[in-house]
Amino acid sequence: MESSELVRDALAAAAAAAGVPVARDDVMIERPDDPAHGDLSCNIALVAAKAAKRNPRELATAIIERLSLDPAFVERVETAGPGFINLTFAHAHLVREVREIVRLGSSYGSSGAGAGRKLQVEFVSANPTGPLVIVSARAAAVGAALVNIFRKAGYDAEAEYYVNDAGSQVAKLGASTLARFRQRLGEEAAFPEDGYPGEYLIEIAGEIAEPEGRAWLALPPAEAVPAFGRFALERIIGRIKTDLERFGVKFDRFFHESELYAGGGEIWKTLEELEAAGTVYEEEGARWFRSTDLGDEKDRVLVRSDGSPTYFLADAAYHRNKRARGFDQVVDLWGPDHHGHIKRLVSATRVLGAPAGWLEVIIVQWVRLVEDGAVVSMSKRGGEFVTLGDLVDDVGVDAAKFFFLMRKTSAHLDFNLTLARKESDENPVYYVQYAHARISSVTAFARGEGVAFPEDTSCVERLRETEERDLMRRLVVFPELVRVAARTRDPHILTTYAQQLAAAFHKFYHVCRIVSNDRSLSEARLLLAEATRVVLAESLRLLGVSAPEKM
RNA sequence: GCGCCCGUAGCUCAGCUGGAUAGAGCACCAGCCUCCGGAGCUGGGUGUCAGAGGUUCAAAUCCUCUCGGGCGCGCCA
Repeated sequence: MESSELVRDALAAAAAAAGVPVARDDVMIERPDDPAHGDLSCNIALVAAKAAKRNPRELATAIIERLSLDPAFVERVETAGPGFINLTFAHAHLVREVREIVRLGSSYGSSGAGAGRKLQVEFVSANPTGPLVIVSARAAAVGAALVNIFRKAGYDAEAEYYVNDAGSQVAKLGASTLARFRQRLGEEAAFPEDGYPGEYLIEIAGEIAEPEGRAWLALPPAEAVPAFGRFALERIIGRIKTDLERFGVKFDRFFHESELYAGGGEIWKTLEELEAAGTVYEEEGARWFRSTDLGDEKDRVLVRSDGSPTYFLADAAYHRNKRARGFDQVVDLWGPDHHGHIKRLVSATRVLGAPAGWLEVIIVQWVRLVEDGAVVSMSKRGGEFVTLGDLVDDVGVDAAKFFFLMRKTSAHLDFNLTLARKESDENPVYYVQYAHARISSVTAFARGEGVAFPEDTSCVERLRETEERDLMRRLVVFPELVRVAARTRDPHILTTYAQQLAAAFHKFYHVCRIVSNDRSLSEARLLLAEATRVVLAESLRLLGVSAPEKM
């Protein structure tokens, strides 16, 4: 069991023995940053004080008197401040953990917290009508990190991209591409009012073989437009996949909206189920979903008066399909412009039989690119955008991902391009990677000096300097942090952690010379460095960032 | 107008379920390599936590209102 859980149980038991009633869920175990507050800190006495109508410091003392903990685990327990109970790990405990990290390697921090629950993370899912823009790039970084974190926390997690390859935007895309193709042939072709004006469609129109394109033009418009649309769609999806691959983001599946129309037509099956539940009515020739019954602001159209299904019905069918595939839970990452769609879709999944909480929607907030202190305009005239590909060309994959993950997913992000480009200590991603490279380098140096990882790791016992202890207490937080990141569905705490861990290592390195004449001390420090390398590498891996051995 | 998110140091942001003296990085200044990677380390100081009330032993955190910013409110996706 995790150390904080052990302590929580012991404290709850001691409180009970002292006749202090307190709900276990109210008992909070913190990991104070300040070592003066111990390695673990608990508010149990403060929480219990109210109900017991007693002074919290007195209660804390009473609880401590009845507290039973292995002295090889916790060596000191004291009351502090208004009534906190602060606990300090025994040196032996930290030593045991460091040896464990070295022994386990990259599996350190893995847990069964998710109990193998089948969980799907759907992200990016940008319309294939143009290249991926920055907010999609952020979603890609967050989604990929979440999948890694979920897997490490014991979930059976899958990454999925929903490709909207049906519906009206494909027609628009087709009309736009058709116009670009005509223009290429030197014809006067008016560009559609609501078309996609980006340069990329000119390029794509240029990729159409001329005889083929002319043959499409000869078709009646009802066939010509979809022909151009399909071509453009395929090319754009290809580019999106290439960009994502370059970004190091892998999907287990690309689910195409068109699949919902194929075969028996899951779309219509979904409509039937909603109707059977009595949540659909007809008005002005359209079919509406009574989402107001479930807290939405207004009812939503499922089928237009011309008989075509809306995006919303397709989305409901898509989520019904996810349920049928047996996911215990699904997490969707959406852009901030889709915020208003959460209620209606959650309502629809509930009507279709999903339990409360089955669908979780996380809004990935906007990103502003900032260069030399000024906001970079994301949308230049003519519909050109800064794309994922542009960003990767500019700052590189590692910096892009790390910066996207430095902030809470739900918070707006100012992406500092000037800082991200720098290959120096000012840039947090280099700072962390440098620590990893330094450890790799020192390990190689040590080997040259005849110092290697010893078979018997009991020498770790000798690490008693302040900087060594600070580093150790940081290392042992990692497993808990992975679970917190999984629970809160937010990778950003790991980004912060990696920076703190790197800082603790640099301090240790500066003060404690690793390779010295003292053989067993050298080995002990080498093992501590290795434990740090393992945890840094694993943190970076979860974030999707590389952990280089040389820079 | 209605709804959601946000407002913490000069800048970008942490602050976990309400807890201890509100913390980092950047920027600025001054130091530290005969020694394992100086892409590093050590010092130096800044806050009406947007404002006003309220709840609480305890509020940046919860509630109400005000101000300021972002987004949404389509038979588009």
